[in-house]
Amino acid sequence: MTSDVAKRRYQEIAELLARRIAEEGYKPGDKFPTERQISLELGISRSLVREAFIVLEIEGYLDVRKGSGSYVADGEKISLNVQKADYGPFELLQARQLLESSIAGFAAQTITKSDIVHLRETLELERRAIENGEEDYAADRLFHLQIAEATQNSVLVAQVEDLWTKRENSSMWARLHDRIFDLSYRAKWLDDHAEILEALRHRNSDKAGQAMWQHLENVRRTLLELSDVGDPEFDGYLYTPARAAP
Amino acid sequence: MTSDVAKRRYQEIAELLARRIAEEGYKPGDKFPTERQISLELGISRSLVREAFIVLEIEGYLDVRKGSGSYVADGEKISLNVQKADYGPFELLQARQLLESSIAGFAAQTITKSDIVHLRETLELERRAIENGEEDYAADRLFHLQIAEATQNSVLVAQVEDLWTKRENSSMWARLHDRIFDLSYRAKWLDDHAEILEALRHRNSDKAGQAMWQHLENVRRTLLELSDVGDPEFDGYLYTPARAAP
DNA sequence: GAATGGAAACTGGTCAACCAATTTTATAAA
DNA sequence: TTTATAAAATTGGTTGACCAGTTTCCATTC
Repeated sequence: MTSDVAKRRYQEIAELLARRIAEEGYKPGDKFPTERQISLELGISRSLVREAFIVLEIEGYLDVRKGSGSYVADGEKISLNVQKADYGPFELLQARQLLESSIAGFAAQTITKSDIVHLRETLELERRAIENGEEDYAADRLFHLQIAEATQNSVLVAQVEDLWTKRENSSMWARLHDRIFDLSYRAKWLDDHAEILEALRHRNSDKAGQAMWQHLENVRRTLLELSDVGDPEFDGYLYTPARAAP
Repeated sequence: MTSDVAKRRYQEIAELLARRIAEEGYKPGDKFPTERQISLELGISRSLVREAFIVLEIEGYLDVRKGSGSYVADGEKISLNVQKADYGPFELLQARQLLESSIAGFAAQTITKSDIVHLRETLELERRAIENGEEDYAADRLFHLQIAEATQNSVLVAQVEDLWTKRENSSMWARLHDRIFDLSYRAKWLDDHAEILEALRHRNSDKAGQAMWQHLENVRRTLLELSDVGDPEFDGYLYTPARAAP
């Protein structure tokens, strides 16, 4: 009884078009191809394209005007919680550093024994995946999500999920993905995760936050080497989360 | 040149049907009338009804199954990228404390003179709004967003925007809203904002992070008094962000 | 040459008919 | 009676044709 999601056709088309908006340099106000043009291009009926346009309109990408055409929506009135812009991996990692290190520090205060058992299991999953040379990073994702879940704050969980979704939609990340998962960095990251878990187990907020920060810093530096892109703004900014319980 | 929103037909129908779901006692799993039934009942074409169903499906109300029919959706498996869950104000404030205090600390390192000018203008807007007794909190929102923008990281801006959107969708927040904006707490929050800005101006990461944390802590405690709801999990957890530039 | 009017060529909006998957029903076999 | 099977009815899925606003452009007029 798994959720066999037979994705509806209009959704596939909507995602295709959303990706096109994000990746082909459309700016707010730009005219988007007409329903007829796209239906011809994709070899499907116009109704189907129309349904996809409705999705894009609801999500705030498009502004549909009868008799005139469809236009890429103003950035301002984009439905804020659904925007799927294509963020660069460094912006994403920076955001994850700030958010997830705070979360790790907080989670150290709220984590339960059961949470720790689950995290240990996830770490084992990761170890086996690396051993078997699997490219799957589901366990990696799960580890980070479980830490957020340990805070028992669903908003924080949603925020972390959102960052992973953005990562998966990032075209630049997709380009780096293969090279990263071909290499042996994953073993290093497994060590990082183990260190984070150890800090959480000891309920050491400071250390947990610092370990998470350092982990994402390691990922960032690896990415930096692979992409040969400088990041002067962020280099040399060292973070030392410190917490004091009263 | 106001935005004369000629509401699209499918939207009207979707709202009509959403109201029907809400008011006619439909429960999760209940079968909803078929597209044909509704098109006959309303005297419109089935395509139009179908488009409205798509809206309801996206918004998480309906579960459409080919060959079978449409059913009122389970509350749980809401489409993830469109989830409009109703978060409680304390979860939201907790998330904002963790995220925004980190952001404030980071922004202190990246902020420009121009950013500070803009923040000062926003503070002035706030002051005038309070003076005139306006209930509008747009300036409040803008202040927090501008700090996120000062990091020059669009992911962080999106995260903060997302939290405000969730707040606006929060029904419990809506219930508290009037009571909060009737009272004189806003002057206190203006002082908090001024203190944050001062720390940013001096590029003091530690102080900026702490000031932001304290500000949201003040809001949280005010909310706590107004709603008479205990929050034992989070009470007594004191945060002291500390950063050290190398 | 500039302003005006209107036809023609777009655009999205709506519709009814047909297609395909699912569910239900009827029937026959065990 | 129970079960298996297939046909029929019902559902959403898809299509092409036509309707109704907008824009474009050209002939007309001043």
